[in-house]
Amino acid sequence: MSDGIYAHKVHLSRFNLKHTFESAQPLTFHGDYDELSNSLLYVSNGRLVNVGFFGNDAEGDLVATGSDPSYVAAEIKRRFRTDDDMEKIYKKISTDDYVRTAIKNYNGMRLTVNDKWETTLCYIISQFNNVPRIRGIVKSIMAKYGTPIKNTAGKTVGYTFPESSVLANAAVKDLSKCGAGFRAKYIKEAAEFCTNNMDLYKLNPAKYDKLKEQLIEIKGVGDKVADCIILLGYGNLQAFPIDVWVQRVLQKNYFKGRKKNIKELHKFADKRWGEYGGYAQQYLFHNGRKNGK
DNA sequence: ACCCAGGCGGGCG
DNA sequence: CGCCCGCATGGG
Repeated sequence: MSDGIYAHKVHLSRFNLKHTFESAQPLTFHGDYDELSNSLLYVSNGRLVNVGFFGNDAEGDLVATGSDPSYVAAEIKRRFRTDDDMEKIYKKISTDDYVRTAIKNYNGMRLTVNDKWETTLCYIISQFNNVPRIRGIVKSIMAKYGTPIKNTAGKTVGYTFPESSVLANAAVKDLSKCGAGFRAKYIKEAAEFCTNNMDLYKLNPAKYDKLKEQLIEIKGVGDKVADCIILLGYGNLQAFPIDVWVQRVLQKNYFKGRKKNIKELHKFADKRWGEYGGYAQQYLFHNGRKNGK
């Protein structure tokens, strides 16, 4: 359904679009995946992008079409981290049977790199929430505050993600009506802060500790959400977001079911998976959420 | 009906 | 510091 006229193709191994889409990353919350055609439609930087994967379970051609030829190739490369050496990463994080099983179950699941403000908002909304509802809220906010993207027939096929300055001027009551509930005031405050006090696009992605410290200054952003932003917005693989699923997986499989606080778990993960913690976390999280209880 | 969700801020000890 | 509680809402 894309009106794109330019196609870009890249051959990849260890890539699975379905697992990537379903693993609660920002694209999960606003992209539209079609199982039959194994393709994903989403909006990036105000442009419509259509990505299809043609091949077997984890090897084939990633084909992207979009309305802007100069944009598509770079978009795919950045978004799906196509330059990541997955063999090397899998080797690094395969410290035990749990990780190896998770990799086998979700072979080819990639981390994505997303717009920094978009990522911030998505994970502020994610707190004390579930994936279907997060998606509903994000889509509702985009439809209300984003700019419609129309095809050549004039039909709206998607919405841009609203800038922080737009949401800074939104009414808390209206944000709440999008389903945000108690998070509505966090959204507005974060939007104001990121418009007036902190430029997310000027923070240094490489300085993990400093970056996290800065992100936590945003109201509604704590330890976990900051790690999500660092991992999926800044692309720093050192981040290891610990949510209820990851906590459960770690306690059950690495601490004989004993309760561990977030700090202890961070120390454990950092020592075990270090610079590739973000990838380890994504496999622990997704495997836990899909197969755990 | 009941429980829970990719947590966080605030208050208290 | 650490611990504990409330929080809007709707899917399963």
